[in-house]
This record gives sequence, structure tokens and C-alpha cells, in this order.
Amino acid sequence: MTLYKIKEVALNRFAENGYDGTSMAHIADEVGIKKQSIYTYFKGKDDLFLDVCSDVFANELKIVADFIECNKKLPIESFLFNFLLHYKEQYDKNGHTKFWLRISFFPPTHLYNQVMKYVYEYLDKVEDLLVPIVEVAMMENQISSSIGAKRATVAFLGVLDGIFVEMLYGGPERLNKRLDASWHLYWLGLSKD
Amino acid sequence: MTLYKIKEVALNRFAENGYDGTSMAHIADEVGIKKQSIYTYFKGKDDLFLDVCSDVFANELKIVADFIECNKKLPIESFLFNFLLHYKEQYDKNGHTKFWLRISFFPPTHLYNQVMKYVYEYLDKVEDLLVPIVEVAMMENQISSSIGAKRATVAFLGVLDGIFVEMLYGGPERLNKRLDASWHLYWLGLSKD
DNA sequence: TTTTAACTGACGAACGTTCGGAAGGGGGAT
DNA sequence: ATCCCCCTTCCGAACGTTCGTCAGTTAAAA
Repeated sequence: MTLYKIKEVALNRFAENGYDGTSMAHIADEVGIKKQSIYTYFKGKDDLFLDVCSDVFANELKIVADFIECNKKLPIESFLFNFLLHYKEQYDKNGHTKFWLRISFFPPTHLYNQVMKYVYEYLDKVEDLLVPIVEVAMMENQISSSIGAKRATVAFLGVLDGIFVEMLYGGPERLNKRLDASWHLYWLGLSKD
Repeated sequence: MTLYKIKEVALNRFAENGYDGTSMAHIADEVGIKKQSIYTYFKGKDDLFLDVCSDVFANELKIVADFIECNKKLPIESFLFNFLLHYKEQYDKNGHTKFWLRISFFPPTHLYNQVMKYVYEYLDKVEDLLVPIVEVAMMENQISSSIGAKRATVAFLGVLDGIFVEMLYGGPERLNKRLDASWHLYWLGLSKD
């Protein structure tokens, strides 16, 4: 129970203030214990951080895989747009995505390699999951096949990142403006011959 | 001379390790002085940081304004694509853009408002500079005007952010892949039927 | 009785910051 | 030339905090 709460609080603090900006004392305070008690469950700060990391990346991957599995029968237009919306909702709803975004962009220097291993694993997996979906849609002539499935997927992930950026610092208004514009133009390009 | 060097070193340290991850001692070490000497030139760490901030945002704005002024006579296709390439070069060349990206995404919490004032000023200015260019191109029938200049610009800035992301953690190979794919699809959507 | 989970207390290290003073140069006045 | 004073630049020493971590203790649960 306490273990769970420590991880939950740590997740949100790391997401909000980064690794350096989060102290063991802050985490412990919010949990309602003394900072030394955290050492009952974790070897140290790094151990706690990497443990949260591992959870978050596994969870994010599971969520995206589930989403794809559930929605892959949809028309590609709905599928891709929902994919974007899905991330937006996830970001608002739980701290996982916020944490994941922040520490993917700026991991603590001394843990760079370990974090980036997770990051690249995640990105490659998502691309691998998405390409076949686009390929099928092209074969079914739902979208122009002159672009190439790989290229279309890479550009789509670009749109997604552009939306992540507005999630991070733009606020809801800017985010919606961008979501509308980016998707509109992307789909326009994808549906043209 | 020392003043200039302090700011230069601080810029790069902040860009690389963030606000919390950069200590006065580290900066001083790299300059070749003791940390106390920095207080000859700055009231404190925040003062130094905000001073660098101010320089960086002014500089970034000047660079983008100059670019637009110099290239606005080009066909819109070349103009926009060069705009993307230009940022890529800037990012590689000087630490300004790296700093600017990092602290735009994750400013130190206690300076959030002051930093974000700079950020939004910058973003709005860039959008204001870009919209008229797109409008003219639409009037001249270089691109489809069914989209709306505002929307096309917002989507373009989305493409730019997607490229920023790959600058930050993707490395040259991923960056080029994305630049190619994102631009290809964006331009496909923008070009006339 | 052993184990577990939380505590108190304390540690050395690093942090940003302050103060006082040393070193050196420039410009007048003697 | 010499002396004096001011100003700038830098540094040694130290301050009060906060940091992550370790050791030992206590009280309840198993």
C-alpha cells in the first residue's frame, strides 16, 4: 500500500518537476512518511526513479498496443484521428504520459543510457505496430499508396510529436488549434493522389 | 570578457543539463574562476539565467525575422522547406537553439511565468510573421486557398515542432527521415489539386 | 521469536549566497 | 616620480540550507 503510494507520488513529482527538481523529502511528505522510510522499499533515488520508469514505459506500450488491437478494424481515417485523440486524453487523465514525455525529452544525465534504452524500444515498437495498419489501408485503397506506408507512418508520428509539444506547453486552446490544423493537412496529403 | 564567457558557458550548461542540473560551481569551473566571482556580474543564479534567457529569445527572434525578410520573395515551397532546414542548421551550429528548446519545454518552476512570457511572445511573433507570407502565396495561387492561411501556418508550426523533437532526442538519421516524411506530406496537402 | 515498517538522529556533500580583503590599474595632486 | 585614493575584479572562508543516505531503535504483526 505504502509502496504503491510512494511510486504514485514519485511519478507525479518527477513528471511535474523533473528528476533534479524532486527530492526524497517532497515525495515522503506527500506520502505522509519520513524520507528515510522510502529506503525500506528502494535502494535509493535512482532505484526509485528507474522503477517508476520501467512501470511507465511498460504501461504506455500496453495502452498503445491495446488501442491498436481494439481499433484496427476502423476505417484508417477514424483510426488515425482517434489515435491522436487517445493520446490527448491519456495525457490529461494520468500522470504516466506526462512523466513519459518529460523524461523522454530530458532524462537525468547520469541515467541517460538506461532511460534512452526504454525510449527507443518504445518508439520502434510503436512504429512497428503502426506500419502494417497503414499498409493494409493502402492495399484496400482507402488512401493513396503513392506515398509509401513507411513514410506515411513517420510523418504521422511527426504530427503526434507536434501535438505532444502543445500538450507540454501550449495549454488546451493551442493544443486543439494544432490538433485541428495538423490533422487536417496530414489527412489532406494522405488522401490525395 | 569574463562576463561574456560566463554567459556563454552558462548558456551551454543550462542547455545541456537544465537549470537544476547546472551549478554555479560548474559554470565557474569551466570559465576558469571561482563561483563567487560570478556575483560580481550577476545578483544570483536566477539573474544569470534570466539574462541568458533574454539574450537567447531576442537572438532567436532576430534570426527568424532576418530569415523571413531575406527569403520572402522565394516561391512558397522553397521558402517553407528552407525554413525547416534553417532551424536544423541553427540547432547544430549554436547552443542558443538548444537552450531555447529545453527551457521552453521545461522552465524552472519558480521562474515559470517569466520564462513563459518570453516563450509566448516568441511563438506569437513567429506566427504573425508567417501568416502574411502564406496569405500572399494563396492570393498568388501558388497553393490551394481552401485550407486557410491561419490553419496552414499552424500546421506548419506543428511540422516544425515535430522536427524539433527529433533534433532533441532522435539524432541525425531519425531527424532526416522525419524531415523528409513530414515535409512531403505537408506539402502534398498544401499544394493545389 | 523473527520480521516488517516506520521512526529519530545524524552524516558528509553540495548547493546558493555573503562578507571581507587582496591585487592591480587609472587618474589626480604633490 | 611618488603617493594616495578609488574602482574593478577576483578569491578564501564561511554561512545556512537542503540533499541523499546510513545506522540504530521501536512497536506491531506474523
